[in-house]
Amino acid sequence: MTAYAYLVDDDDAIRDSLSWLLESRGVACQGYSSAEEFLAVWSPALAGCLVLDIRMDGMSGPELFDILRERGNKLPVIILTGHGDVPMAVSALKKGAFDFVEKPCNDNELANRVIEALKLDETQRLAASGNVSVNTLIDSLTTREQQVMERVLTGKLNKVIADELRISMRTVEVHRAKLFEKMGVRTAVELAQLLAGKRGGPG
Amino acid sequence: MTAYAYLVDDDDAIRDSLSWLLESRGVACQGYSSAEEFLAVWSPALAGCLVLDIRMDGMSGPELFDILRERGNKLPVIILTGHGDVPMAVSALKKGAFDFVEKPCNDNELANRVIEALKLDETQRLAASGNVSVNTLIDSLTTREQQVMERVLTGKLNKVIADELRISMRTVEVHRAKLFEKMGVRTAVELAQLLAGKRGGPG
DNA sequence: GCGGGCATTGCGGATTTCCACAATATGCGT
DNA sequence: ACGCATATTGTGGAAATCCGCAATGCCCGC
Repeated sequence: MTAYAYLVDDDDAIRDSLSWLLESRGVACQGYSSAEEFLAVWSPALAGCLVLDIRMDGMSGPELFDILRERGNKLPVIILTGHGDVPMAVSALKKGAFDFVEKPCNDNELANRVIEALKLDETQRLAASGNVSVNTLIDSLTTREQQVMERVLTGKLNKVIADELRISMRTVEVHRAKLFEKMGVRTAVELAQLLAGKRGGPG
Repeated sequence: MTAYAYLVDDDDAIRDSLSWLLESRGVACQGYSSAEEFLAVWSPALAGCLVLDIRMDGMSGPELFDILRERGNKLPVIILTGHGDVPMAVSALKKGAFDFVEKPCNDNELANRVIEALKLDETQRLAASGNVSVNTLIDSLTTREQQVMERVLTGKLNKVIADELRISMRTVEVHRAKLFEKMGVRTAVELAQLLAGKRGGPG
């Protein structure tokens, strides 16, 4: 699937200017003038990144962000925010947005962030699909994380894992969250599917 | 892996008598005189069924049952119970035990239950390991169950699935529980692994 | 010594999952 | 008409998951 920078902003001038800037850096763009318009074409399989303005008529940027997040969006999201909306942008950051940029902004800085977001997306997609990269990902886990992962893959409850490894449940949660992050997954199902070709397992 | 009827009862006479009975019906048996003894050799990969007395010194039958259940035990469990312990046995039934039998009991009746439990275990193991049988399992699902399963496999939250299918979250839960039962799995991870050879998915 | 990574843990709160119990409606086969 | 399967929904409560915030300790490299 072709990777695009998806530009969602109801200000035509800004969107066009951004599009021009990014395409001059070799980045393919697609523009949408409203959150609703983008949501209608969004799918979990999209590749690239999302550049999302906070203030829009109709559905706002944060609202779109939340909806996409609930639906399992994996595109890195860069928030465009005015000076007064930084708290809102920080909130999105805390919810997993890739970054935020205040308007008006330095052109090169924004383009660089977009390119970096595209790279991140590519890396995550590669990790999700390539067995060789999966081995690399597994090797990047600490011993503890690997032990937790093995048990997550057998469907055990956190408290059972905690009991077996003689650690607290909170620690299991910490390792679990970290290993999901390193493996580029959000759920145990995804992890199981990622490792489906690894029948021997990491153990 | 060889399937056994695992007999856990601290009464030697009963255990031996049971063992004799079942082996005369062609069922391989292994006996344990305490819950602790059996727990020490238990593994999720055991095949067969468990015949478990309620009242034992040290760890009780229900205690063992709960521990095994938490650890993902799949063996069907038949509870042996005295006349006064029926409520305890019923409680285990509600937690997923296969059946309970009151002592003293009709020999053929107990043997029949054990044989049936062994068959169930075999069926479940076959379902969990054979791609042909997996197709059969998928075909046994209702349309709604299949729709829910597709979305469970993408890691979506129940409330997101409910939104997409325009039904209540409770209904998603109902379908989810039913499809897990039909597919012979207990968790979404197990389901994902079961379907790992079905890259096209049920959709 | 300092910083970073790793491992561990607790607390509190929010969200999600799970399910017993209960109920209604529809369609189909006997 | 009756029974069964399927689909749907609500209530309430328990358990599990998730994570921010905070903290400590150990090891290793600079």
